[in-house]
Amino acid sequence: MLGVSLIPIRSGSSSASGSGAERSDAARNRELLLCAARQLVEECGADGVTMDKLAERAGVGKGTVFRRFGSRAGLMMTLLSDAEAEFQGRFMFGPPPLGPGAPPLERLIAFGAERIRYVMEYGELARAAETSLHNRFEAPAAVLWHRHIEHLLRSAGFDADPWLMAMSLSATLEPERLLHAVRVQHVSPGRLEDSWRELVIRVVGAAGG
Amino acid sequence: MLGVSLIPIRSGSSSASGSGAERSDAARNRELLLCAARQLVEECGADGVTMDKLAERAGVGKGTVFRRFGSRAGLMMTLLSDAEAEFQGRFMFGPPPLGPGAPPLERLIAFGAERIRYVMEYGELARAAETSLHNRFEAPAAVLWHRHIEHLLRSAGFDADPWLMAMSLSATLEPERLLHAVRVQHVSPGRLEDSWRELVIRVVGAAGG
DNA sequence: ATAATATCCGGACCGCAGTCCGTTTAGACT
DNA sequence: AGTCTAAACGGACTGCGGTCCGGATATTAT
Repeated sequence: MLGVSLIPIRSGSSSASGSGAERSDAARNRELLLCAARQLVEECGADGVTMDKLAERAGVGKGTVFRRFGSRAGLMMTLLSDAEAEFQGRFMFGPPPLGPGAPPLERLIAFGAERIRYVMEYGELARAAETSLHNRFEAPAAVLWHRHIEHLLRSAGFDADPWLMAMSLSATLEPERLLHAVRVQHVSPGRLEDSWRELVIRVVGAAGG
Repeated sequence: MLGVSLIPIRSGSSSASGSGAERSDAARNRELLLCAARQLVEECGADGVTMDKLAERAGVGKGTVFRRFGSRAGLMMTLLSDAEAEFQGRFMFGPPPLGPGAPPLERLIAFGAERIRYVMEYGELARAAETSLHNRFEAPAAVLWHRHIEHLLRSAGFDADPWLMAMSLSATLEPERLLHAVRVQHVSPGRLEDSWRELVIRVVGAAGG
């Protein structure tokens, strides 16, 4: 059942953090920063956003930016959190074939297809959110995808180390690789989806159940 | 036949570059730099080697370091070139099951196993050689592996987009991921090899030939 | 030997992510 | 209002990869 509450990603605007609420100036600055960040992403692209530019645009000090988001990757995760949460909701609770109800193989195929579309839309942000060795595999979102794929593999009767196989399948769907394939090597997203389907069919198809 | 001459990686000490030979001071500095770099890798680990430290240790200016190697990634590639060339020689011309002579599936399995061992030994360098978006997928070595896997897939009768499937398989073998699995998640290399074998068996096993 | 020149050298310089710490201020309590 | 304190602020600072260009030097032609 995957005892995971939805969206462990990052707080967008909620408070209620144990002891006291957030100070008002902090809240105001966070809004200023998020607003400025979205502007900058639109103007310069995700890769063109620097923490200095962001601080200046928002009219706050650089230290404030890092206290809010911890790192550049953290900022990018925050910017992604809405889209990410929506995606998570769809594959965990949404309608088939992505959500529960469809056979595991169908869900795996749909998961890859949706993920590819997601990367085509938010890939730059997602890639920027994955810098810093630490967050790349341990980020809540990445862990959740991994578990989801592993779960689907098990459900499909895959009995040989589903954990590692989920790792391999995740690797195929990494933003960096997908973006490079599409933007540099001119592979169409449709072709990516076809190859993903072929891959998962073969991986689970040969299984016992 | 893959019309590729061996080792397009980086010159270790050869000259013969079109016009004139290398100036003697340049050659001397390159040796100083390589020697210092190997020392530093041993002392600080690949991740601990900075270009400033290297320049100071070798007793040359920072500019010289960058003229020699182009970038930090280039330096790491150069440090890897011997091991890399040896590996390439083995899977292209060496004895079966890695080299030609064995059935394609056997060669694929052996390739993954060898690659895993390679990463266990040189993983830090390999990872450091893969920074900078550009070199990650376009580096000669990466292209060669990709082509090799694609070739083996075709030979094994895989008929559905071998190019992209080779990309997926390559993704599984990336140093970053493998190192993380082993060092952080305590997966044994043997388990990685088993999962790789399972993966390629299923991928080519379901094929026509 | 000497002059000419293409190459190489060095380190000051830049932009960036991330840290540190003295200063300011919001919010609660009196 | 006044005081007190924990939290937030800001921007100078560090370390890094990478660039630039005036000066030094090996090589070649004479």
